[in-house]
Amino acid sequence: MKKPSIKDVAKLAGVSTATVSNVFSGRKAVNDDLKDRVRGAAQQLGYQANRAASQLRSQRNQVVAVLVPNLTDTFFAKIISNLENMAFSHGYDVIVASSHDRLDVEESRINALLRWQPAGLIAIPCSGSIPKSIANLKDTTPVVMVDRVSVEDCLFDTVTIDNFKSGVDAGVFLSQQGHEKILIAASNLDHPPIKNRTQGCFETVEQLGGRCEVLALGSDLEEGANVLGSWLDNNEHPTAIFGLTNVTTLSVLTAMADRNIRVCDDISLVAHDDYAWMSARSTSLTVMQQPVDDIAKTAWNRLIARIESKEVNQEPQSSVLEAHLVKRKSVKKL
Amino acid sequence: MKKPSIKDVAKLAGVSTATVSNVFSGRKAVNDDLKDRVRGAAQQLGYQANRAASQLRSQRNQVVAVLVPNLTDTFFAKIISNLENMAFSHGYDVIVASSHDRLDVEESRINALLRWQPAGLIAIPCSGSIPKSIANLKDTTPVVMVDRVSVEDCLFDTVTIDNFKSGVDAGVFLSQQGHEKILIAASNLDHPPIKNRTQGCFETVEQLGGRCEVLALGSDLEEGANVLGSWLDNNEHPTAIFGLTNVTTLSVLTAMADRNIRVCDDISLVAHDDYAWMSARSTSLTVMQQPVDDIAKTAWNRLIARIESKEVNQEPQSSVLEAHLVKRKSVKKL
DNA sequence: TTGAAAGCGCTAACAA
DNA sequence: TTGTTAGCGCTTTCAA
Repeated sequence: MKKPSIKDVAKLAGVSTATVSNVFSGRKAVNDDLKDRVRGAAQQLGYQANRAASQLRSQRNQVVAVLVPNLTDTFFAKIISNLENMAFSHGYDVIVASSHDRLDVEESRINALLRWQPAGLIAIPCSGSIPKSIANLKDTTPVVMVDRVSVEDCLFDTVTIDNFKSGVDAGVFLSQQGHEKILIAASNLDHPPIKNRTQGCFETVEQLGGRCEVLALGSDLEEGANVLGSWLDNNEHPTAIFGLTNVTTLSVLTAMADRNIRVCDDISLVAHDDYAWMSARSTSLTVMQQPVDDIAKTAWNRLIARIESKEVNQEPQSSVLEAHLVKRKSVKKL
Repeated sequence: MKKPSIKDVAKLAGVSTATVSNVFSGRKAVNDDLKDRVRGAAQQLGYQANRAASQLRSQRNQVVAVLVPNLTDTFFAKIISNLENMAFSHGYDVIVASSHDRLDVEESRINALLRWQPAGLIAIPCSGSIPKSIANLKDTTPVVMVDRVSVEDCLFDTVTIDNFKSGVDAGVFLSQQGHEKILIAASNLDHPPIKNRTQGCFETVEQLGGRCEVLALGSDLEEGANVLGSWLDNNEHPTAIFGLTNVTTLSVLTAMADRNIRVCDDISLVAHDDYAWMSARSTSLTVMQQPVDDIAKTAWNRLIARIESKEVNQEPQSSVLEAHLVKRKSVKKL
């Protein structure tokens, strides 16, 4: 059964296709009785305007593309969910693609996204650098880069948090609680946010007279748990660990549980980012909480401003938000 | 700067637009040197085929629409992530929409999806019933319904797990471990999977001589924790709780932590679905694990079979998979 | 306020 | 193997 076209509706309603178009787009006034006739005919036929045709003809395309490293990380999922909401309420659709944290996939997924000729692109790249096919978009399509970006050398608008300060805040807090031997459980130091959190914490702790060690656990939970585990088996234990991502924190907890090391009592723990499960524990986790909703909102506002202003040559803007310390029960006062 | 069209590429490469089209679609053979010239020209101009135009002309549409109740639940996110992978490797793009668990949003999001004239739709509805705009698709667009569906009265292909059996298995296991007073922490009994899990567990436990109680905690973590909390404060404690979803399990853990009730030692716990955080605990959770990847794979295979066979009038098929008990440390042998 | 007709960028049928 | 040309369904002039 073929889908009805605008012609079918026009014929049934006894009007021209232009009128049908105007009824649905609202771009030109139409008499009320004609409107009713058109709506009735459309209803009867189950007519839905074909987006491809309308986009092709009007050269307007109410679509925004979103690229994330990964759909299953709740942090990214929340960003997407927020973007989807805002987009929808502005009349835009969202097309999502995930790079699965692989540079080659990223490149091809971006190209697939761009074939939609989206009005704009919001991208969280998997590495700190701008993918080539995004760089090409300069002067063509509005782009907002989020999270895993170095603010300094970015050609596009960026939305990030002050990750260095995040590290500093965690470092200051742990030092104040008397911790002088701290382990930073990082995922991948190539990611700018991770690098900056690490530096912020490291420099702060050393400045305040403590010692800080850094361990890169990668992005696989099991693997990270093993790496940390054998480190714990062969080194004097720190009094506190700073877990820089959801996965590293899970690796830390796994390695600790395997060795019957208790959170807080034996080793204190601060996590970066806040997930529901972190509070639903007898020893709830103290965290550096990112303002996820604000990040998404800021990114959307930047993008829509670019799209609507058409001022393609404005200087790129970088918006920097802040994470906040949420004190719970996983840090012991020494 | 306007995007280059197929004409620009054709002109630069000194060939016809048809040849350019054939180079990229691969639907007709093209000489190697011409191919190279075309590819070079495309590269130089940054050409990307316009989806809207090609879809409009060819009436083929390599897009699959996916509807989920919610993007931030890892269960749904994993399904989407899997679907995206498979779709991409088959040359399809995926457009995703979330109903945010609201029927009105669901209806309007579906309509937005359908305006793309997708080749097929994979939908996890937010209630157990089929949304009207999906029902209309019968005989028009291939549809696969997943998870929150009653298999019996569904007009479309379905992919679900045997949720009744899930409940039975959990009930048998808890009974075998000596538990005779069990609380089922459900989210919303209107959702067919929840209803079936509940029934399976309830009937089993009662049959085996135990007692079973059911509490609906809704889908909000805090609220659920409060409901359960005041129930715990006013009732004799069960020896075990069966948490039917991620969120209810988090509610259970929250309410227990607030009251210093220990998992396993004081009350045993079985969760439905398996999330990374459930293992990364000193008392790791025993769970009924859903075969998420298989669910996604099955749904994709069903859909692609429908799309490619065009046998629109085949009987709807229901694929029923099974959850499996993964024993960890949260259930005490009485 | 309405209709007729052109054309968006692409692909398919046909001709060369 | 390549080119020419018509037309997908819609929106946008322009004329009535």
